[in-house]
Amino acid sequence: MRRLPSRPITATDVARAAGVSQSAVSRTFTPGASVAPATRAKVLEAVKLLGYRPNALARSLITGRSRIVAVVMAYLDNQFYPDVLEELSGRLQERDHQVLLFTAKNGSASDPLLDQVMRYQVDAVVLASTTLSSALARECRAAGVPVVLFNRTTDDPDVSSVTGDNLGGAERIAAFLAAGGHRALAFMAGSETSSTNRDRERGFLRGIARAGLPKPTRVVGHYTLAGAAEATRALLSGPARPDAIFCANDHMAIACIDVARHAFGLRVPEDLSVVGFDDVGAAAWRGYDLTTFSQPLQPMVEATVGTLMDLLENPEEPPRAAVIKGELVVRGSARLPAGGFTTHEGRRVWRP
Amino acid sequence: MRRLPSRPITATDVARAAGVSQSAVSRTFTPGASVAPATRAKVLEAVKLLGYRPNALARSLITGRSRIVAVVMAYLDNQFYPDVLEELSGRLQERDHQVLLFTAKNGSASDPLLDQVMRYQVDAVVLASTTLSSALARECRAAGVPVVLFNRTTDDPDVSSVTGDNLGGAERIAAFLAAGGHRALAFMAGSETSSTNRDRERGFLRGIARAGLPKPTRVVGHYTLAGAAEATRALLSGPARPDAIFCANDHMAIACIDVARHAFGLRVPEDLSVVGFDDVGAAAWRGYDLTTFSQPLQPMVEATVGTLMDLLENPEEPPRAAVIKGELVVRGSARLPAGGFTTHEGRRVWRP
DNA sequence: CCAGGATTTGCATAGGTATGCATAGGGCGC
DNA sequence: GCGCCCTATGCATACCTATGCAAATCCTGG
Repeated sequence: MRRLPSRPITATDVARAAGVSQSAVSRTFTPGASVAPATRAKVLEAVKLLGYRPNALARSLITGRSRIVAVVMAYLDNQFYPDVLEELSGRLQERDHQVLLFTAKNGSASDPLLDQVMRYQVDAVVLASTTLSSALARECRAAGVPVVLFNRTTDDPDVSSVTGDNLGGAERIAAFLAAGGHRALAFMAGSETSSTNRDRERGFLRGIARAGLPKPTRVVGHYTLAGAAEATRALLSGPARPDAIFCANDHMAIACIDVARHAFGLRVPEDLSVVGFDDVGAAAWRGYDLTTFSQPLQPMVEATVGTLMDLLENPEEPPRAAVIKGELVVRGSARLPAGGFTTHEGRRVWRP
Repeated sequence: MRRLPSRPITATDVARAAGVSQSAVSRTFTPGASVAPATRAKVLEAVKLLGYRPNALARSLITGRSRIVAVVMAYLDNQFYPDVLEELSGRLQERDHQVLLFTAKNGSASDPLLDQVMRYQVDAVVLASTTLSSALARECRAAGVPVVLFNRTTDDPDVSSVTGDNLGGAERIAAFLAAGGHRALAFMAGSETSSTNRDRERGFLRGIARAGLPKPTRVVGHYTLAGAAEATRALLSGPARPDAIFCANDHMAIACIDVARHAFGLRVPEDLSVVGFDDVGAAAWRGYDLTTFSQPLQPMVEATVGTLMDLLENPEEPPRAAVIKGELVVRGSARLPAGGFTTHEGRRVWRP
């Protein structure tokens, strides 16, 4: 019963079976095209009979739209990204677009990758990798392909981006830690070349200055678990042990807590407060119960898809730099200030 | 300086610039084609000058190969899957193939999804979703598209699959718990329709029978955090509290530990042992330190890609059902037997 | 019953590349 | 120096669908 797929069924086959022209078949699958209901019915019957499916590639060749969006990602072990991916893919599928996924090895050159992206005639590109050189963005734009940077910005004011409130969030974290009575703060940087890290550090420093606290100790965790663990060890072995660490993302904060607890026997938050950024799923796990500034997934993805669709309609659209507000979600990994708590969407949050 | 993308550069443009025919350009990009080095050089120069990139879609139209592999996934919040995705995508990119990602909402019908998959003329499909109906697999095969089931099997002996050692692993877990002196075992099922769950349950029961222990209590966690939390509450509130729970995957085991510790004040493993399956990254986090049976990612993905490539070369290839062996990775979430420990790739493992 | 407008239909072509075939060119041996 | 063979090249066509245009059909109102 293993019937060989003799030859793929084409629109011409369907046309012959339905006794109409190939054009009629095409129009049946083109929304808004002019087809008589009777013809349409005949066509659909033949389609069902033969198991025909339009060839999206051939269609793209003519229309110049592939309905494919390239998504470039790295760090998929940081839960934030798969969550973004799932949401993004879902939203795009809803709008009849597909996701062509490119995973960038962390240190790898982006050139061959860009080549592949361009060859597939993607309609747009979402760059959701903090590390990739912004050359990629520039080249895409040069080729006339709309680009949206996700969770990342670049100096080029001509490229659209969607980010969380890195500056404001980090500043609020500083205020929160100051209000909680911490005096010796530390900052664990992620990847030093990333814009998220730059903004979060800048915001944190600004908040610290405002609170009149001394400059924080600084270590680098490279946005990886291993890097964060090592950075934590360095920090806690040093002469001036901090009483609070702000890690540039949740992923690192988790490693930080693990090391503090199990390698140094510290209690969190009694001996050491740890705060993260992103509010990934694991931050709510009771084993970590992480206080963190949220990057609201759905609004961020909606802004991305919205920008994308607008750019597809009109490539001349001026670029947007959307900054999606978040909240400081208070859990149990940092000592609490006396007041300032509110409830937001069922979670306890803090505002200065 | 915003140069409008006047018109995409085609091979004909390059040919004109290089003073050769369009065929020569095409052959320059076709490995093994007959082109004189001098011609090739002229072409490449023009290519660079104009910024030409071959149109992969047009190429696919002729060759009948798109070099696109559809990957259908769900449950991206279970860390196992993004890890698989990253590895799979990397391996396929190495072999010049691209990943078209389809995320299946957990309960959704697979038909419109299948339609999209087929329209894009993908060369092959990887089904990595425990929930999706096997109708999808059947239909793909009917259309002559190679399918590999990942972490899942089906009754149809004609479709290839790659899984971990669900039966053997679960059986070993039972033996491990028995050797550790547990007497009242419980099993937390995942999605009851999935083959992984079926096999893990079957293996667990077999191991229990072999050890001469009574049948385990059974709850269902649906492979979700919320489901697992509720199942754990039901289990621990019940009359006969178990002294060990085998959760059908790590994702659920984590929720289980959280509830046991924080809602019931139990100590893990002193009051309750918890064992998972998969050995995801989070299992090694010190906050959970989960004992679990590993599904080795790289071998599984390699087997998948290997099968895929072979099927692409020869669609008549007989189907394979690869079962990748794993190890019982011993950490701190379950009471330990007296002996049976070994070291395997730097991790402590247990063999009966 | 007819004219005229609106709607539907088919024809032909385009979109960018790969490839079979025939031809042109080059090198080598005798 | 000639012939032969092998390599390199160009021409023409095919892949499958969408769409402008002209022709055909239908419907409506007078």
